[in-house]
Amino acid sequence: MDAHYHPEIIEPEAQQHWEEKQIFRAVEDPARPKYYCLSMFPYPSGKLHMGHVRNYTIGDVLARYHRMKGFNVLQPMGWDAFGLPAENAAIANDVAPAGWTYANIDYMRGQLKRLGLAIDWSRELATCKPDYYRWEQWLFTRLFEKGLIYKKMATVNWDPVDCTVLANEQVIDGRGWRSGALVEKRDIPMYFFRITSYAEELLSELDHLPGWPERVKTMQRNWIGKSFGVEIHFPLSPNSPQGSTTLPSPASGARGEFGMHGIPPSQPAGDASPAVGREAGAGGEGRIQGEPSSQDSSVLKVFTTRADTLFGVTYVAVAAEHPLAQQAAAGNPALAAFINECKQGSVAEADLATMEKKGMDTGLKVYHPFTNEAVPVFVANYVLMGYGEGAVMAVPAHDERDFAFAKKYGLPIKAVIRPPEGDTRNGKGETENRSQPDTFPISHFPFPLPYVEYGTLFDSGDFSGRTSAEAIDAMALVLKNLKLGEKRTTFRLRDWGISRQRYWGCPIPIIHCPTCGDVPVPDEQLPVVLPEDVKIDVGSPIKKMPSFYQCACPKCGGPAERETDTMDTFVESSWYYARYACPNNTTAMVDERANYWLPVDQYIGGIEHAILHLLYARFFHKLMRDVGLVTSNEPFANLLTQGMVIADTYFREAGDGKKQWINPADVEIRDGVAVLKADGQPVRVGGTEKMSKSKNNGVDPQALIDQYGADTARLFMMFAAPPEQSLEWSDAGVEGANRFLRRLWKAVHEHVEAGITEAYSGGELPAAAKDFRRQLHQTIAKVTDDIERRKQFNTAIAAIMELMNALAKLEGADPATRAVKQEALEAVVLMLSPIVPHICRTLIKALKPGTCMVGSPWPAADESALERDEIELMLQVNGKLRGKLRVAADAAKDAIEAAALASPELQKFMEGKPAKKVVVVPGRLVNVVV
RNA sequence: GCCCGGAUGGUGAAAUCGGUAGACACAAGGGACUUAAAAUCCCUCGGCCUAUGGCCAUGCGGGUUCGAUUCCCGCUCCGGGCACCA
Repeated sequence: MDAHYHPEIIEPEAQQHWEEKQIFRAVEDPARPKYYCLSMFPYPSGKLHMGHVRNYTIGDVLARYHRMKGFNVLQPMGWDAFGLPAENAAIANDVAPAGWTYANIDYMRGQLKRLGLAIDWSRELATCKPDYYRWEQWLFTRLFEKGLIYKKMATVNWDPVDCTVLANEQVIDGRGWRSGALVEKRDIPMYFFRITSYAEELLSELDHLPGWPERVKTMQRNWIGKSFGVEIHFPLSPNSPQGSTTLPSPASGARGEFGMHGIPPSQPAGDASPAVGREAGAGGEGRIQGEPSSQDSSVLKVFTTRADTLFGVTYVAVAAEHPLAQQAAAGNPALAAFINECKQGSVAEADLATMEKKGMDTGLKVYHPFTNEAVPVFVANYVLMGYGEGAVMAVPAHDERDFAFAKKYGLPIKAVIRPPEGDTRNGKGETENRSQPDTFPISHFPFPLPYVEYGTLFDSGDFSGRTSAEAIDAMALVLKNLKLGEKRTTFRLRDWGISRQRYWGCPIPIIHCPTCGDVPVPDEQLPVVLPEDVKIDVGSPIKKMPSFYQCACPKCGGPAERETDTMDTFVESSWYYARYACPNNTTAMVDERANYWLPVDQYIGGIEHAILHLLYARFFHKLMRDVGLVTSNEPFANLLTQGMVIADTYFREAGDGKKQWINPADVEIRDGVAVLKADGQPVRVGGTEKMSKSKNNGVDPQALIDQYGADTARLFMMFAAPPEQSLEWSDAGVEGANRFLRRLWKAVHEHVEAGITEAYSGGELPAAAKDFRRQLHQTIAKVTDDIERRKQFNTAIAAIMELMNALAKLEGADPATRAVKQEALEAVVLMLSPIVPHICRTLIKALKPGTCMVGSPWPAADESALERDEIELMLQVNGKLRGKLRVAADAAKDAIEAAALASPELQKFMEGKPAKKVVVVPGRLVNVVV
């Protein structure tokens, strides 16, 4: 073998061998246990970044490890190819999104292949190809017919200058990123997937996913947000224009009653629910049927989880889009102006939640359902139309947000809950009100407000003296008898709006017929193909392309128009894992091969997908199950969420205040100042964020691979930090990873030059060789556990490095010692082969000619080599380390205690005082308390 | 703002179930080899002090425990998500 390590020679050789012999082609084989190892597929943004290298190396290590463990492994790869960046690139570079995307795919495929991943490339798919998305359209039509897809109004970011809908990402400080115009909220019709029908199952099934990280399950539980509460009706006061059922017309730009949606009742999966979507009236300009409106204009409905605070209500607040607010605004220009103001800004919840809480009195009053007191109705910008009833009862004494709002607008604060007897905890919040003169009407109470915990009721009529829990039950009962409310369970989860007014996505397979309404495209007319040869400027080209949208109604044959919106790209990524099982099927979405491979045994991807992608994919799996395509309940048995690879962001501000993001590779630090390498002028430093196209802070691994090879890049990424931890990018340490591989090569080379031998298999060993062999088998056990159970590769690598350091120090050229060295080198090379496969392929062939690395079994730890005669215990006095003690491995507890007490170290630090207590932890330590 | 994480030497990190804090590396400094450089090898490497010993130290402040990086309570800062980035 060559005396020097030359990755530039051995890596292409190995990759060519794997590709020619189709080593990683996966074939269904019911006789072997299968292992479906899936890494989240990339968006083809142009180049790989370090986050991809991390993600795909983790997946590759697990795939290769399981192959060595005898599993039938499937590791596929594909492209999440639809999406917004392609349209942006198309405008910027005057190219078609399709061409840009395909070019990126070709380049990135090359980069992935250069990493030496054990992928079955014959299953590669791209979601922008009709042979993929036609099945998405097919499923859409099935779901539409089942009523699991419906149409309703939804609010979007509207750029009034460019006249386009903006993604949340494209709204920066309330302005459109390109035009700089103030963004407005606008209501447009959209198709929705009825994910709320599956809310209960999506929640409860989380309890049956032991292979998922707890934090991801917690996030999903909170996102679904099941809460038990009470719906309460506040009758409108006669002064209010009640009885008037005339609501503002949708044409005014306001959200009409069809936009109102209560929380749809949970439906059991598979239940043929009424096909609401099909009831949609005439297409085009016609009326949009939304959720059945439960709005009764003589009462204001609110939902609350804290009905126990009902007697503390001092106002109610409604969303700006609430019909009551619209009604009141009709004769109140100031209110109308305020509601208009609420229409400004983005629809992103993060923006809504952080903006200044503002409100205005509508002049309307509602009656308190128990006291009949008149309560003012406010419009408040913090009340969301999309959640609950779009109205809340406000209890300033027991809610932080209401408290702040009441103080701001001088509204009364009435406390009705006190801490339970014996509870010494303070309420959260401000205490200064008790010593300072009240600036607002506030009743007297001996604890700080707002008090937001549960407690005991007072000043609450017949309910006074009850606990919160009792009161909620009792009040719900009384309200029900009064027909003014009842207990209800709600979910925070909202239905999934999937319409996008964009070009580069999967066309929604619906035809709008003036006579028949919304008609799904029949199977034989699928796929609805997205034209690829287009020019992009402002707006979607297919909306201006009669050849695309003009069509005949499949039902009546009359002239009709095709839907020109496309689907959310999350739809494609919700089922690709199933399509990998049978990517070449031209007659069905998935076939029986999916049931062989599914569920995915190990799914690996960034923690940023903890909620949306993973929840949508779980939802889609259940949809596919309920149309009979798959038999499992969940798509991903085990989930590994890798931490983000983050990097500094740099930018310059253009004249119009827009930020130009600069890649970290083009920036250097001179005298503590970040400057652009090209012109030496300073750039501004943004935050440290996940590598992304939008912030242009992705670090391309290409230079690293070109300089050191794929194995060094892989080893370095795996050694840098455990997978779940976020990782601030720095190439410090790459040199060390490369150095280790050179040392490994050299160690094998020297051993091989001295003559290969049979690996040790028994017989007497010199003491040093015996000790080394114990370390070898401890290392095998540790590395196996680290990879299989802990999925932590940095410590596995560290253990192997330690072993190699020990091997370098192992003297002796006698046959027994050389046999142990042979055993150790073979084991090390095999253990490293999932991480650095190219070098290991060459090394194992040198150590054991004729060996096929990919087919080699994983080394097994020899239990008998692990045995020890003596162990070392730590000696502590009062918990402080004072000495060490060597004892026989099988020493009894009391013998250890006696030996410890007799040791000079303990004698010294006990200072002659008697031991009050002696704690003996076998195999660990002895702690003496004096 | 809300939900979920994280914080340990100059740096990346380790300590797996509450039991030796800093494994393994990187960087730095010193030395060997060399005409020289690279490469390689060896040594030092948390802080402080009255230094073969001792004290302090795992973001900050409390608590539980014989013993806390690990568990609990309250903060600070950083990262991820917040439904149209993917």
